[in-house]
Order: sequence, then C-alpha cells, then structure tokens
Amino acid sequence: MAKSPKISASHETGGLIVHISGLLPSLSPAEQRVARLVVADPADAARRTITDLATAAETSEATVIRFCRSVGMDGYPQLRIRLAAEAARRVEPPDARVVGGDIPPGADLAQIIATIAFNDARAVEETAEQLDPAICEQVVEAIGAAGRIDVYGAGASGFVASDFQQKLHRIGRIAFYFPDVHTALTSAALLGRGDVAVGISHTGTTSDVIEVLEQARARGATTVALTNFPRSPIADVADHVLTTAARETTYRSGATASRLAQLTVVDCLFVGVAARSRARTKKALEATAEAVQSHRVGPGRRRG
Amino acid sequence: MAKSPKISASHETGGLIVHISGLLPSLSPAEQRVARLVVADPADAARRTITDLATAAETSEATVIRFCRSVGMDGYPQLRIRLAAEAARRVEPPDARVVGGDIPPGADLAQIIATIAFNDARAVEETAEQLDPAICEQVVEAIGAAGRIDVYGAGASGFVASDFQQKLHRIGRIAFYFPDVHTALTSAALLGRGDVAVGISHTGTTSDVIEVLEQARARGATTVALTNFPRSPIADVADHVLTTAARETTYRSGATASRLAQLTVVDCLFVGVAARSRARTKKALEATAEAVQSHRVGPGRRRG
DNA sequence: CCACGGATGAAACTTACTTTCAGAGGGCGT
DNA sequence: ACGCCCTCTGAAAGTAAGTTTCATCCGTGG
Repeated sequence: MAKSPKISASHETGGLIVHISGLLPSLSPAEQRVARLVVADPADAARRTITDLATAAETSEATVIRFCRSVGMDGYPQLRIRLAAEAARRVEPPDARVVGGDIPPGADLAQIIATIAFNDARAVEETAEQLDPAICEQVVEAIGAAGRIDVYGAGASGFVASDFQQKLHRIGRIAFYFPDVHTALTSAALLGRGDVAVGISHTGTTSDVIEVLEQARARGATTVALTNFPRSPIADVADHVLTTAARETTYRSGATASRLAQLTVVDCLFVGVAARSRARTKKALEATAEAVQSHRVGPGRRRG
Repeated sequence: MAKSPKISASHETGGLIVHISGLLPSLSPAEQRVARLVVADPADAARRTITDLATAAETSEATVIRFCRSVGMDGYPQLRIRLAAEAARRVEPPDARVVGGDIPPGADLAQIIATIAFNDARAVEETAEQLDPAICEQVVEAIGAAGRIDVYGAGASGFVASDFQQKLHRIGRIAFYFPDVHTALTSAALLGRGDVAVGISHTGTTSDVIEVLEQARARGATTVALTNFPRSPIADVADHVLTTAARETTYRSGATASRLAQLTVVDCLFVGVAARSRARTKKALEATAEAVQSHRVGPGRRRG
C-alpha cells in the first residue's frame, strides 16, 4: 500500500513504458486503468486527447493528470510527446531485405524500393569506411597541383567520369573527359609529368580504360584508378588505387550501387580539392551558379 | 489543363522532416521561419508550445497553424507528436557531422569522407522512405506500356536523365535522351498519347526542362517529373511527381547528394519496369553484357 | 458511531490551440 | 501609372484542451 507519488523519473529517456509498468501496482485503481491503456498501445495513447483517454479509461481528466504526475511527467502534453517518441523508437526495422541479393520475382514496388535503397545506402557507407584517407590525400594533392586532369571511363563508369570532369571544371580546374577511346588515347599521349589521369572501371577489367591509363603513365602522368576490385588489371597501371565497396545485385547490371559508390568517392575527391583553395573555389562556384540563373523560373507556390 | 498531380504527402509515415524541407521553398516567408526552426531541431520544437514556437519564429500562432496545415498536419498537437516520434527515431551521428551542413574549413580528408558518405547515404534512405509506391507503380505502368520514352534533364540532372535512358534502352525499351534543348523540343513535339516523357530537375525550376515537358504534355504524352521540391513549377506540367529527399550541402553545389537520390529513384523505376517482363528483360541484359565482353581483359575479379 | 484520509469526478479555471477578420503589401492587367 | 485582386500576416475573438480546486464518497481505525 505504501504509496509514494512522484517517483523521480529523471533519466528514462528510454524506458518510459517499462517505467510505467513497474509503477503500475503502486498506482490507484483508476490510474491503473489509465496506465494499462498507455502500456498496451503507447502510440494510440499519444494520439488521444486527455478527455478521450479519460473516457476510454472510464475515469476523469483529473485522474489522467494525476497519473501523469505519478509517473514523473509535468502534465499530459509531455506524456503524449514522450509516448510518441517511445512508440517510434520501438518500430522494428522493415522486413527481410536481402542484402546484396536479387529482387524476388513477385516483388511489389514497395519491396523493390526498400531493397534498392538499402543496398545503395550500404554501398555508400561501406565504401566510405574502407576508403583510405591517406591515399585520397595523395590523389587530392596531385589533382590540386596538376596542370591538367584527364578522366576516363566507359559505359556506366563513363557517366561518373564525365561527372567528375564537370565538377572539376566547375571549380576552375582544367579537366577533360572523352567518350571516345581514340580521342582519349590521343589526349593521354599529350599528358606529362605533373598531370593526372583518372581511370574509372567498376570491374577493373575494361581494356579501353586500362590502355589509356597505361599510355598516360608512360608519358609521366600520375595515374589514379577507381574500381571495385583492388587486384584487378587496372591496379597494375595506377599509381594510386581507390576502391569502392559495392556488392552488386545481379539483376540490375546497370550497376547502380557501384555507380553511387563511385560518385561518393568522386565527391570526396572533389570536396578535398575544393577545400584546398577555398576562396578561389567559392568564387568559381558562385560564378557558374549565376550563369545558369536565367534558366530558372520562380519558385511557384501552387496550392489553390 | 489543371490536371493537378498528386504530391506524395500521403506516404510520409517516415520522413516528416525531409518532407518539410522539400516543401520549404514553396512556403511563405513567415512559415519558412517556422519550418527552419522545426527542421533544425525537431525534438526541441516538439517540446515547445505553439505560442512559444511562434515567438521563436518571430511570428504569430496563426502562422504556425498555417504551417502545420501546409505540411499536411491537422493541427499543432499532431505536428508535435510527429516531431517527437521523428526525433526519437533518428540516431544522432556520433561525432559532429553537420547534417546537410557545410564542411568545416579545417577539415581533413577523413572528416570530409565521413560527412559526405553520411549525407549521401542519408539522402538515399530518406528518398526511399518518402517515395510513394503507388505513384511509382503508375509511372512504371506507363513506361512499361509506352511506345516511346523521352528523358529530359539539364546540367547535373542531365547525367541522371542520360543514365535512365541508357538503362531503359538496355532492356529493350525505346528511350531517348537529348543533351540539346532544341532537339529535345523537337522530339517532344513528336510524342503522342501512350508515350512517356520524364523530366528531371533537382530544383524543379529549370525552364528548359519544364518547357519540354509542357510540350510533351500538350501532345498527349504522359509526363513524369523527378524533383526535390514537390511544389515547384515542374510539378504543374507533370501528371506524376516523384520526389527525392536531399538536403544539399551548400559547398558542393555539384549537388551530389541529390544526384544519388535521383539515381536511386531511377533505379527503382528501372527495376520496376524490368520486373514487369522478366524473361524478355533478362535476355536483353545478357545480350548487352555479352556485347561488351570483348572489351574486358584477364581474370580481374578476385575474391571469388 | 464518528473522525480521518485517500481516491475520485464535477466543475471552475487557465492555458493552449484554432478561427476569423481586416489591413498591408505585392503583382498583374488595363 | 493606376487600381484591382490575391496572398500573406497578426490581432483578437472564439473554442477546445489541460489543470486545479473542491466536495463527495468510501473504507479504516479510533
């Protein structure tokens, strides 16, 4: 019977529900009815108004307030918020997403979205984890000091290469990308000491890219490879090897996860280079942003 | 005209904060002040009373209510609860990685990598969370049944557009991408009922893309917009609006996070379309893979 | 049996939330 | 340029929610 109201409930950012169940026997009957409702479905309780909850517990609002105080809350709104938070936290992670696996034949869009997003996000995170900052640093240094940067890539990796080129260009670096192998070879032949050549190939076996990188290296340029497989042939012709960490789902050989991983690496390099010369970079970025301004229309608030 | 597209506000069980940031530019100034407070610290906002929040945002309670309605809530209490839930669910990043924020001036490569990867992964996850499967389904249906698909995008979004085109093409769909506005317009003019036009623009304000999409729609094609801002002008010319959820770091206006988010959406659509006709798709993929085989060298693929 | 004290709900009260309304300001067509 | 219209905005009125007070009820111990 010994009843001590207002149990110090200071620290439980977490187990509010647990805390309440613990206090349950020490509560008065009417308060217990409230408590049971709350414990049974916190999320639902959070949605109710105090009057509503009181009615559901077959008691008065006053008792609900007393209950709030009994479990250490200031008042009903605070309880509500805590309950909402609590309920949100105990949401189980969505159902079985096959890591790196294939999409099941009968999958609906929701499943597909969950699976893809999961794998994509994983690829990005894991790539970042295994990326060697020291090597990145060297590459950033080289690019930052380069007279000229060539970026090579074929097929899917071509997009990434092109993207990198555009980014570098945008901050005032002299960078090139060539969709065509022959042109790329020509360009590589004109590189020299102090220049940088970046070859991107997911498999690391794309002969075109390897060939071009080889040429660049022979001319004295610093060569960088970006691939998912560190011991693939492309590594043999690169001074610095950066790796992605994508486990590709067979079905989508469009290789999106790997491309996202590549883009992340490219982005890191880009920011690294940009950070080296902040002022100059900022100016360049602003100038380029301004340049496309006339091709934008007003923000357009619709909503009748 | 006035076929108003469905803004996927319905499906936000998850990314309320993200949803709000997407809507931010379409809000009125006073509401934006409120929104910014909310986005900056949801947990704190949930603790405040409406009067308190209004004061903090230097506006009136009425505006806060308007804000609640603008983002799809019934009223302030509901917003509070949702915010509390949201805040509880999000695990704070261990060290000070400024979410969506800028890279600190003195940052070393390791920090840069961590920050970028975090934001990139976040963008992918949050995009998937708020993506409406029902709308995706409609888009997939349309594309699957389309006689022809045009994909439009300018600048950074151009890469994504081009990527989507390539993917569709690879599974045997008739798809086009045009780097040039005039060519794109010409193509759009030749679309008709049953065809699909996809416009990609992060800001949703790229006039070139909007114009082309408008043209396509006028010719009877089904139009799809992919943007970060659901109430931007591009939404007005689209039958279906798909949204990404990237909070862009100012420094890297290369807009990588948003591009990753876009690629994720594109990938979902791609897999969705591919899944519709599995056998045919698989055959096409294998054929295209074989075609580039001769451009691959040696063993490469270590690790199994 | 009465005095006492905790438990409880009705009602008064306060605070928070919501709606209404009119003024300010900005854009657009004439 | 002018005036119209439409949107944004906060003040104030109005409503609903939350909180306090207090009288009552009921069981308990003197």
